[in-house]
Amino acid sequence: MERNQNIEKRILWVAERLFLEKGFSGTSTTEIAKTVGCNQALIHYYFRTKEKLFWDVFAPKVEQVVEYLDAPLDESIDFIERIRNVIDFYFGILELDERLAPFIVNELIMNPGRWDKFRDRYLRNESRSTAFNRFENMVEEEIAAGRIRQIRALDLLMNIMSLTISVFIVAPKGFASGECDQNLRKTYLDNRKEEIKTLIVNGLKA
Amino acid sequence: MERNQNIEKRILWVAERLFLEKGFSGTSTTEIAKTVGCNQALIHYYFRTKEKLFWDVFAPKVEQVVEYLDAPLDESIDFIERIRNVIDFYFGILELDERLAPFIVNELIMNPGRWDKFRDRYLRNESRSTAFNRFENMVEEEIAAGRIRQIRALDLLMNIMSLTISVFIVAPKGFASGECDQNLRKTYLDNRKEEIKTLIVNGLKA
DNA sequence: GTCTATAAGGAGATAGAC
DNA sequence: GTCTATCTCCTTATAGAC
Repeated sequence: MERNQNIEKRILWVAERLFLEKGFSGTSTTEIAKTVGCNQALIHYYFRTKEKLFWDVFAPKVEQVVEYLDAPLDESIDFIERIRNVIDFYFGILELDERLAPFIVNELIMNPGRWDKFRDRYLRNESRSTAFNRFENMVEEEIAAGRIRQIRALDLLMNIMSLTISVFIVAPKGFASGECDQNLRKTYLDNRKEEIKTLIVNGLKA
Repeated sequence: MERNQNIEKRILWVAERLFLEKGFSGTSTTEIAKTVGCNQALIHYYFRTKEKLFWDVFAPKVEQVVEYLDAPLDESIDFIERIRNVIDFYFGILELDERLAPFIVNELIMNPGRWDKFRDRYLRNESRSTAFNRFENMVEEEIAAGRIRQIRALDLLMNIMSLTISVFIVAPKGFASGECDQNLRKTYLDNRKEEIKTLIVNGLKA
């Protein structure tokens, strides 16, 4: 972070880091101000409320993920390969910042008001519908051709997302106290990714 | 709840309900007291701190789940049937109180201190080791006999738990605003359970 | 055992000087 | 645009009367 960026951007930058690390309710505007190096009133001058600051931080991250969602559905390759790519993509996004999955689950899924706002903003819009409809058509085509078993597209997506997100929820915790080795962690992530691909692909067989 | 139970039990009872509904940090000792019908100082008289009250509420629930863990591994039935039973059991536990899964994820997985305490108390003890070792032996036996594909027991368990817990994390939210119909909800849960069984069993094929 | 009163410390938000 | 000062509210926890 550049010390002489404008303060508004520095607040956003610091807030993102602290929200990701300690959650929304675990982060005070006072702490954000102290970390930025300004006073607490300035946070409210720029963003009026803490909740609005949250969305100003959060929205760009969501929109970035939504953008990516269309990419792995490249129709020039085999369907099963596309599914593998979807898994790679989700892993890629969550691996870029490993605090993202716990953050999303904690702040969005757990808070009814936020989830409602999130759904109305990002799950109802056309870009999601088109991406999901494309995906749904692909799945139905494969079923009709007898290349995969009967399954609803939403179930397939839920399976992939549940398995992937869980990896990153559990990852930071470890099953033993001392177990924070980076190599162990990387091995764990890679193993889980391969296992999930195997499970999903194997589980689709007719 | 009986109005003239002793107050200590009433506090536990109310605290459990409020913690499950609104989370630990979303529930104040003042609110617990008000709901119980006593004053806030009494909470501290009986439980000293809010954190200790949390564990007094939480520990029995965990211990109840740990007890159940051994039951579905009945060796007199087919391995695949045992796996189906494990899934039924996890669903059963989480369906008994649908606030349990979000609560566990939120309070335990998200809070490093609590997770450490939880792991040291419940994941390190002998009862878990024996149950898991039994499970691991079963899996290795099936692999050796060529009846299922190569897979680590821990991965199989992670797959089952990830998929199951996610169902209850997403369930209370819904994908549409008005969608809180109990029938829709039950259908959703049953569909997911069947899909998860199909996925896990299909995904185990050699 | 149960109460009132209060300490001691946060929090988010706002008014107004500069 | 940035600051200091402060308001208001709420939290957990404790002291001490009854």
